[in-house]
Amino acid sequence: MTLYFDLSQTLPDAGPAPVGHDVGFCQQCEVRTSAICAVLAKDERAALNRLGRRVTICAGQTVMWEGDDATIVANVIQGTLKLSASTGDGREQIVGVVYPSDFIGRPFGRSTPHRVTALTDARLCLFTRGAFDGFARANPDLGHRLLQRTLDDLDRARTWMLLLGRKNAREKIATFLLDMSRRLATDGREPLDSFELPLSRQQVADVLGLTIETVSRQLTDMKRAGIIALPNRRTVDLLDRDRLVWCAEAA
Amino acid sequence: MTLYFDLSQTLPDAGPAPVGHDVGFCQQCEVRTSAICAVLAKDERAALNRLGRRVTICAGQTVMWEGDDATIVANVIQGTLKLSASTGDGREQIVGVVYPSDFIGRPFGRSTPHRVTALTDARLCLFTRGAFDGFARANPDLGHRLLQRTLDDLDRARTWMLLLGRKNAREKIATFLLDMSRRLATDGREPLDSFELPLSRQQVADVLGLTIETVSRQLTDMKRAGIIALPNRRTVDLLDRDRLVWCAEAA
DNA sequence: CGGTGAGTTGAAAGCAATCAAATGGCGTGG
DNA sequence: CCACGCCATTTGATTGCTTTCAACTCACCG
Repeated sequence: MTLYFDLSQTLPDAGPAPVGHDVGFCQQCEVRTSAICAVLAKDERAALNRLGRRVTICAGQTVMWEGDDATIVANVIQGTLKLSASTGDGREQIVGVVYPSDFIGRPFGRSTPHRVTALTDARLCLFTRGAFDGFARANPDLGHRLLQRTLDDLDRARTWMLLLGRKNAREKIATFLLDMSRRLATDGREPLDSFELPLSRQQVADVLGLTIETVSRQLTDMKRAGIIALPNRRTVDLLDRDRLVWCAEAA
Repeated sequence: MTLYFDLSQTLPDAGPAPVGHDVGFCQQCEVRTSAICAVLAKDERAALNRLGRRVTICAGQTVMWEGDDATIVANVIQGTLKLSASTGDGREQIVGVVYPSDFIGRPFGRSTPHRVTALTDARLCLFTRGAFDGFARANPDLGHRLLQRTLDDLDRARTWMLLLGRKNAREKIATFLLDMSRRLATDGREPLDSFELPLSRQQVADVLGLTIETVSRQLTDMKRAGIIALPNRRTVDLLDRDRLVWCAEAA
């Protein structure tokens, strides 16, 4: 099997090389119940496993470039990544943030529309697009699960368009914090009242269509107002969720 | 079959009531080669036809409201519709514009995420969600076509996020005009150099995250610069596509 | 203990929003 | 056929939010 992925990019200290074709892989996979593979029967999963390969990547590494031939797709097993688009002169917009069990890449298409970059060290379950496409066509359940996920992504993207087009800086920051508190709640389903941002200030700005200075100022204002606390650069405590919700809609 | 659609909303002068279950319907359908139904075999299409119903709606009518129980989905046969989201205090963002052969509604989900409103008089091929969902699950090809369409929509939405978050008014208008010249080219594949906007100035503003005054000013400026001509309120002629492309990226 | 880079704060500028008024196309009714 | 009113759009003046440019703070690390 040819791997369309530059393994020189993987973590040097990633431990032993991925075992690759070991069928046991999926049985212990952290995201086996939540990724799209969850719908597969045991033997189907084994077949898919034979097509895939686990890779570990470092924070900051780009996995796919926009405009690339779409040669790979992947499930996120661990870590956080961003999808981004940019203008010719370098302005950047983050168009999506993906978490464990999310799916990345553009199946059934010629080229990858957006850049995919790791925000933290991450582990992916990687497939060549051709192999994945074939498997998905042959397994309607998998295709259906992918459809549901894509529909959800589309809803989320469109909801974010309202934020980008019509909300002011205060509302953007408040909405963003509430969204993070929900998205980062992996297990308990309860939105978190304290969490660690996987994003730098600049990246928050790139998600919200703002500048880093505006993000910083808004966060400071909210801190002064007692709505949030910022114990360190990456941690956010939501002290007054009600007021934050109010900020998010009617700043 | 129960119809979850208020037929009192349909055009009073829509002519004879829809024939509904006539199998011949699909054979002459204007979008039979481009809508998602195109992948179906003749007998499958007949089966789907039995589930659907054609309706005609007037410009300005809303077909689905955000937050509604998702009870219907539809193919657009004729006309243009908008998908929109809005804040509590009434600011609106158009998150999508749909044309003939596009699919609307939220299959496989509880509730409709966005409002769908006709921009022009329009004809839809309407299904109850439950019936459509069942049919799509039983016909993987249809599901796959829907997946491809949804993936395309997602790519387009994310590309638009770059515009909303990072482009200035001039770039937004230029990008919008170029996009329209491509999307409105129904047959010839060639982008049009003259076209009729299906949107009012306010609606253009709602697509771009601007105010109506800013839209008007930018169009006037471009007219003065000889880049476009505006023979009447709805018509746009692209006089200098090269310069427009330049505006779109580096205003 | 200085160096580095992320983040914060301050001052000023700029772009789009807001408020307000004028224009112009179009249909109705005289 | 023309006058009128309505409404979408344009144009003008001003405001103000976010950006820009610049300096400073702070945590972390050799």
